[in-house]
Amino acid sequence: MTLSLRQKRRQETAFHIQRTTLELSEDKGLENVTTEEIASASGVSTRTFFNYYPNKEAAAVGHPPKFTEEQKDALRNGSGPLAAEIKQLLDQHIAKLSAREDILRMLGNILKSNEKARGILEGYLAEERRDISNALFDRVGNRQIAAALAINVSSAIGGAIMLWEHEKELSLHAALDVIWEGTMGASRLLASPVDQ
Amino acid sequence: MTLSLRQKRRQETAFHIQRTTLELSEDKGLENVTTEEIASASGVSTRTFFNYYPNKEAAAVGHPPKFTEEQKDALRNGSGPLAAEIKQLLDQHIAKLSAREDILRMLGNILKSNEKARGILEGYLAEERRDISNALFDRVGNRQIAAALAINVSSAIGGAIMLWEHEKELSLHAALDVIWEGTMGASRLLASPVDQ
DNA sequence: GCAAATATTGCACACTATGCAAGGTTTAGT
DNA sequence: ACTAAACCTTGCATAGTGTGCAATATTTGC
Repeated sequence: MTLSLRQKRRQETAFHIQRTTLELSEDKGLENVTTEEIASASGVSTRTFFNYYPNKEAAAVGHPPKFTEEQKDALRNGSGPLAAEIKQLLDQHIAKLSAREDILRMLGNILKSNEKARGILEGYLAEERRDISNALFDRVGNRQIAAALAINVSSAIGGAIMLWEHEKELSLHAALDVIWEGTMGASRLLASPVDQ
Repeated sequence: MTLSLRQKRRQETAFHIQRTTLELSEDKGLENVTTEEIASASGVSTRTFFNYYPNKEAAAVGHPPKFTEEQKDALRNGSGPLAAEIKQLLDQHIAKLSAREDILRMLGNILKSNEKARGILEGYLAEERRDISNALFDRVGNRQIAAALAINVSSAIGGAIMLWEHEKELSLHAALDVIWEGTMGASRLLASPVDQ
């Protein structure tokens, strides 16, 4: 994972463009910002902008953090209670997201109204779910159960972000705890033979 | 829910345009079909096309079936085991979808590659989840648990469709059964104190 | 049968996104 | 340092998307 100078600079520019895109959209909304505005505010030509991102919305979404191989291995090879290990994975992921709360907040606004941006993010999340689902399959030995668990993982993250955006006094971590409680509660309700 | 002649005709045209859009995309892919092609193949002007749908992708997605008020009320007021009632709701919904298997199949292909279409569908699903979540909240009295259950409902439908597209010999109903088994298995795993 | 309501259309226009080719910059090897 | 290869940036041309507006056509209720 060592990057050449060239690659490093490219990554920085990509980041810079994302920031600029989000900042420009903050008041006007992404729809009312032209790619030309974003490009020149970022100090590149319009043509170069499209060299970094295939479209405006992709620039806004950027490249969300992924689960690392270590995290997936931990899930694969763990031996403790599954729920606890999943929660740990979620905590780690939320910690990564916390480092970029400003971006998260600006992006949240865009996702509410922009269908294309939502679709792009959904694509990343689907990939994430596939990853987690594969790791969990190695652990639990059943494809459908692994897939259902993966959905709980990725929607807990989404849920935590949404709750955090909504409730100003909650930290991302606290929001995750609340959401996870809900996930566990739902599981108990579904698993239990009687309606509680 | 009685429609005037005008409204009925409008609805039919909207349907017709969706069909045409999907059929034209079937070989070339939606990206390589122009709105002008779709419009003239549908027998309307380009301008009128945009009068029915805000964009190509929305025309492809159309207006997916929603849960009815009766279904939501049944969920709200039911008294049997929750899992069984949710499963019944899912069966009813899948029955509706089965009536349009051709559309479902064509749409599935588009969703794989088209981000905007995915975002639009995701928007409908989010609305659906909100609806179900509200109904379930009235039943279980806890917002987060209701939300987590709603996620299981809407992703079971999505999962069933994906499985059905993948496994030619499965009917939609059968696919749902398989997915639902996975959902229940995941719940038991999460709820149980020991790793099975 | 007629006025009001609603639909369709053409046209102009601003914006998105891509291919291509010219020119500039970085890199690695000598 | 020098140079060739690799890589980046840019401008320009162009096809396509989507909207506002105003004219025209059609449907509806009375």
